[in-house]
Amino acid sequence: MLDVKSPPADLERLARWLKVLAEPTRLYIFHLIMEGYQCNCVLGSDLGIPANLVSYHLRALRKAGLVDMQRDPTDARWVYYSVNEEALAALNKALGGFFDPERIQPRRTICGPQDTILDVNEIEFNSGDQT
Amino acid sequence: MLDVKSPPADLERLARWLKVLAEPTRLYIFHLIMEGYQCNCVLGSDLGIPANLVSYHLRALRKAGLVDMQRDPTDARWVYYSVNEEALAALNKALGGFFDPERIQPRRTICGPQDTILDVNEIEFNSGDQT
DNA sequence: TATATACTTCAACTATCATTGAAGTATATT
DNA sequence: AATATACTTCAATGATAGTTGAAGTATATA
Repeated sequence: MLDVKSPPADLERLARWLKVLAEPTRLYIFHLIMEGYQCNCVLGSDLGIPANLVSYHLRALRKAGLVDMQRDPTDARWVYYSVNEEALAALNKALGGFFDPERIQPRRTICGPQDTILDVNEIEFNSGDQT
Repeated sequence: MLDVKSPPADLERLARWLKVLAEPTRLYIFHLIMEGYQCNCVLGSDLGIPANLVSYHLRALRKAGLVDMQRDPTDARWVYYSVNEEALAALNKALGGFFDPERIQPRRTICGPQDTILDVNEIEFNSGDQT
């Protein structure tokens, strides 16, 4: 028996991760880091945005624990960013758990007209006009 | 050979999905729908928020294609929401593809001091102070 | 026909957050 | 010591989007 009323403890953490990654520019930055483009300057020039904005987004990713930073050992002015693999694994686990199709339950009969004993499979679906 | 410069076509779509789901209240609503709580009233009472706000979030989820709506066949006042399983499958595929750890590449040597021939495995990592 | 229910839409407010330009920090080079 | 480079921090702006309360729509019941 599932306890649905209590919000999952992971839900808030997942929402935080999603929020950080939901920003298109930031998602693209994360993508570039995964692909091996990891210094501030290249990220900025590749995206066509000022360096300080890249810093801003990188900081958000770092605060979320998704990326790490390292300074160049020979020239400490250069900073390289990399994906935190543990965080990525945790993220994947959280995503896979939350969006697991197996979790989908048939509608609970706690709302709707009382005399409606429904057969879920017989209800016609319509996606709505989406206006 | 990977073409990294071109932003993936899926990236924008993924960002849209993430943005819709990144809102904690909305994520919780989506969770409740997966668990079988699918009418507006229950969602609202369970979350302790007004019905119109639930409508607002449900509309966002519907516009993103993540949920469908259906009216009660015997009493058309009641509306039930359900997860669009095709969209969920597509979402899972997109997430799995994008956050695949296998995609992580070592740093490209197009930035940094020119004389730095680096061995990626020897660079010390530090997560930053995260302030 | 009048009232109640379930839900949606609307307009206004508010808060959050991405963006911008300038100033600041740290390191390296001349 | 002075300048340049790589990057970060700061303050201010602007846009997006969640929240609220009231009005509106559609269906059902008395």
